[in-house]
Amino acid sequence: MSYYSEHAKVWVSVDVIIFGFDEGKLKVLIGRRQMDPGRGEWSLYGGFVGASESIDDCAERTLCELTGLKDLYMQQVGAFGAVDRDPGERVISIAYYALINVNHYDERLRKEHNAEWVDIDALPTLYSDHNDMVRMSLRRMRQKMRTQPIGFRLLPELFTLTQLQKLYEAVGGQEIDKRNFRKRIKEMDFIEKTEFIDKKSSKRGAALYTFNKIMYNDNFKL
Amino acid sequence: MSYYSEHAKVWVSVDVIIFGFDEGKLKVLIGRRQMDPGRGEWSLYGGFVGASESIDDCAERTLCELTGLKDLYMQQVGAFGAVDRDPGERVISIAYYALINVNHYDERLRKEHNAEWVDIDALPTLYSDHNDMVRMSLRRMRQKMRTQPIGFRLLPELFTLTQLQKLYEAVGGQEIDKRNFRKRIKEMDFIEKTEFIDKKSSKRGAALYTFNKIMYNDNFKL
DNA sequence: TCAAAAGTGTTAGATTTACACCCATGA
DNA sequence: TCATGGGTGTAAATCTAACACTTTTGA
Repeated sequence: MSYYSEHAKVWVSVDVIIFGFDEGKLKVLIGRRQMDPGRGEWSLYGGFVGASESIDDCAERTLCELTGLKDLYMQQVGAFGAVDRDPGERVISIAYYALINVNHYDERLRKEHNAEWVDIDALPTLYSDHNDMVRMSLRRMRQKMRTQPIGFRLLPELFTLTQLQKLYEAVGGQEIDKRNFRKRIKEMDFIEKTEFIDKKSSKRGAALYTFNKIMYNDNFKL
Repeated sequence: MSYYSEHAKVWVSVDVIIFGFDEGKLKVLIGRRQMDPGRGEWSLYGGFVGASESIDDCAERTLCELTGLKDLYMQQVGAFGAVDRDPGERVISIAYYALINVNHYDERLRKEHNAEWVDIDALPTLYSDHNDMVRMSLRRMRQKMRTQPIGFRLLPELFTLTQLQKLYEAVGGQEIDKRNFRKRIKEMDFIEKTEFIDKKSSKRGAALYTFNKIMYNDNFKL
C-alpha cells in the first residue's frame, strides 16, 4: 500500500548548531566533514532522518552521538531546501540549535569527533548552507533569550552575575550596564543567590547564583 | 552515483496556512481533503516537494495552484516530522504561512477548490497535525506583525485607519486604544494619507491611506 | 599598598497607557 | 435631528538608560 507513490521521495537530514559559552565568548561546535562530498570541509554535525524516526528524535540522536548528552535545550530553526544546497545529492535539511554547558562535554569525545569550539564571530566558511543555518539559529536564539531564561543552559549550575552578564553580552552582541543588569536580575526571583562564593575570578570573591527551574516553571512560565 | 544511498528517503510536502482578513476577522483558508487517506476531512492545502524543486518554490507553486496569485508574502514556519503524523505514510511536512488580500482571490477559483474562509477562532479539527501548524503560524505571524509592517498584505491597496486598527486587533487578539493607535501610525511615514475618501463605512467618510513600500524599504527596513 | 573584580541607587528621559469629546453626514 | 463612525491631545505612570564610587583581598 502506498498512497503517495507517484511522488518523489528525498533525503532529509538534520543539522545541529551547538552553542556553548566559554571564556566570555559564544561558541559553536563544528568539525571537519568525514564523508564525501565535501570531505574535510568545516561543517555542522548532522545525520539523516531514519524511516521510523521523528525529526526531533533524529536531532536528539545526532546531538547525543556527538556529545553523549541528552535532555539538552533544543529548538528547531527551520528547513533548508534549495535543490542544490548539498553538492552531492538533493537533501532537505532541518536545522536545530542546542545549548550546552561546555563543561559537560567530555573532551575525549570532542577530540574523537574532531570537533572544535569556534567563536561565533570567527566562523570559517562552512559546508553547504551551514553558515546560513548558523546565522539564522543565532538570530532565533537571541530572540528567545530576550524573553525566556534559556541562557542558564550555557552556564554551570552555579554562576556569578558577571558570568551571566558576559553571556548576555556575548549573545546580544553588545555591552550591558552592570547596575541595570543586576537590577533586572534581582527582580527575577527564580535566580537565587547561594551560600557559595567563587574565588577563581576575583580576589574579593563573587556570590554564586543558581537558576531555580521549579520556581520558574511554577511562577513565571507563560 | 549516489553518496547517501544507504539512507532512507521520505516524502516531503508543504502545507500552506493562508491568512486573510475579512469583515473585521482574521481568517484561514481551508478545504475538504480531496485524496485518501482522510478524504473529506477539513485540511490545509499542500503539495509534495518535487525532486528538482526547492521547498520555497513548492510553497509558491502550491499557493498559486490554489489562488492563482504570485508574489504573496510568505514565511516558513517549520518542519513537522512526527513519524505517524500522516495517517497514510511517513511524510515530513513543512508549513508556510501566506498573507493574501481576500479581494484578490477569485471567487470562482475558491469554489472550484471547495475552499472556505474560516474564522481563526472557529477552526474545526483539521487533518493530521494541521491544527498545530495553524497555531504555530499564528504565533509567528503575530510576532512578525509586532515588528514589521506586513499587515498591509492583508488589506486592499487603500484602507482606512479603522480597518487597519481592526486588523491589528484581530491578529493581536485584543482591543487597541484608537488614539494611541493613530498616534503610532502617524509616526510611520510610510503609511501615507491619500486624497481619497471611503464613504462605504461611515456617513462622514474616512480618509484612505496607503502603504508606501518604496519609502519603507528605503528608510525603515532593518 | 595597590590592582582587579564585586557590589550598590538615583535621576532624567523616553515610552506607554488611560481617557472623552466634537465633527461631518446620510438617513 | 440624530445615530454612526471619524477624528483629535494631554497627563500620569511606567520603563529604560545613564552614570561613579566603595569594598574586599591576594599578590
